[in-house]
Amino acid sequence: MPSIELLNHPPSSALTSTTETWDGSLSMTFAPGEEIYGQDESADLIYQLVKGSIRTSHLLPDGRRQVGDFYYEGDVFGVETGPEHRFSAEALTTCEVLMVKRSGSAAFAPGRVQQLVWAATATELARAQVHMLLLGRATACERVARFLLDIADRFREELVTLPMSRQDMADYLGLTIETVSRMLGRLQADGVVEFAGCRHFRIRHRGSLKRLAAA
Amino acid sequence: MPSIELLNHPPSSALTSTTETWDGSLSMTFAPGEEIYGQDESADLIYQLVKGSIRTSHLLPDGRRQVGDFYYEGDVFGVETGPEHRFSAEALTTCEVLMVKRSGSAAFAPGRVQQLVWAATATELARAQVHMLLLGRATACERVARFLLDIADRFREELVTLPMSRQDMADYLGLTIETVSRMLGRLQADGVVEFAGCRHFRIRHRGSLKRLAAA
DNA sequence: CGGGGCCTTGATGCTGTTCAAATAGAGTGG
DNA sequence: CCACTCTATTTGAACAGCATCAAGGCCCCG
Repeated sequence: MPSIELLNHPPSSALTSTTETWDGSLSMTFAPGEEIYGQDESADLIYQLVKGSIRTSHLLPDGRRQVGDFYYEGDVFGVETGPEHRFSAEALTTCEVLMVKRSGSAAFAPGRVQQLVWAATATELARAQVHMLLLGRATACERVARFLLDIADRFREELVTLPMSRQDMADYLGLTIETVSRMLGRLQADGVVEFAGCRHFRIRHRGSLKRLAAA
Repeated sequence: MPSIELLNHPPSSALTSTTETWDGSLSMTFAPGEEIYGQDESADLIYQLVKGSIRTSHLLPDGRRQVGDFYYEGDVFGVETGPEHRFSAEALTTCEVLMVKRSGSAAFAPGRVQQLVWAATATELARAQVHMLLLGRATACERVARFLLDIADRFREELVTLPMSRQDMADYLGLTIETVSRMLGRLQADGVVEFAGCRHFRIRHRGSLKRLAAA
């Protein structure tokens, strides 16, 4: 059950760069695989991830799925351009999430929430544009290389943990799981990265990886 | 040479839904092919198309190009998430463009320009998300079908004029010109659309086209 | 009427998909 | 802690869709 709390959020991510405290927010915990909000549900809340990882995804009528993005500790998600969510959000790991109502104050009153929504929307747009370039004009190898670079840059740790499945990666990159797996295998065979189990890897030659990521 | 004028803009598009007059804006005319702003230039202006069509595009170091979007009469373009343009903008036809400074007033002062930038950013995000779905999970046939539907819905005329080249379409759809051409040919052969020269077409079976666009 | 760019069409090849099977890994209960 | 099971991942082989390469045709404009 959610309980109403006043919480300070953790150091915000470079992407969202929010500096406000979320007064009057609701905190909730989600189990892996659990849905945080659904596609086509009304989008009246915005969310911040205190702990854990989530993905947003859009399901087409025939079952094809596009993963919109992955969000990690500190990230803001759930901002939408219309009254309903175009993407759904699901927890990848156990997640702690702050939620705050977006409506209730007139659009563009100079309030904290509005500033937050604005910043998050701009961030979303930037991410969507980069993602568009990836999906439109990159080879399978480039997509996978850039994915590994992005996530490594996000966590800045020697040994990076992938919170998502191969299927999630594939649906994010616009590829199949087999192709993703093959590219990862090739990168490892070439000594560019090294996997310790399918969910943990380290970069061995960042230069090579960057070159393969091209762009 | 540009001259400073006070202009009322034409009825705004459904997408941007701006209702303000652009007081203090600059009006400029561009010839087909001319660049309106360049990739990596500083993004201090926002633009509205009074007349004509433009495309935005991003060039990768190796020459691959991704067209971000096409904009038509009434559309707002040029909003960016960072200080520099990620995409460049080029005139497809002879264009008349209004330009207004975005900086100079504090972010989120409740002014007209800020509201405009906000609305335009939200619109951009929505378009980018739809574009992402197209590039990530659609077949060549679906991409082309949706493109024709979109442009036909935008102009709402029996006979639609395509202001862009096949190369522009291909770079927008993440395909090659040959594939675009073949798909158009197939759609015409199937009686779904009918072309009158390569830049003009009409839809003959909207239902079929929608079914092919799938999504 | 002629030139040149854009577009279409055809033949071939490659990248990534599909289908299928083997293996690894995570979770569970003994 | 180990054995078992179930799912996720990897790997292999054949295939398909789209790209590439190469002509040929159309159309626009002088």
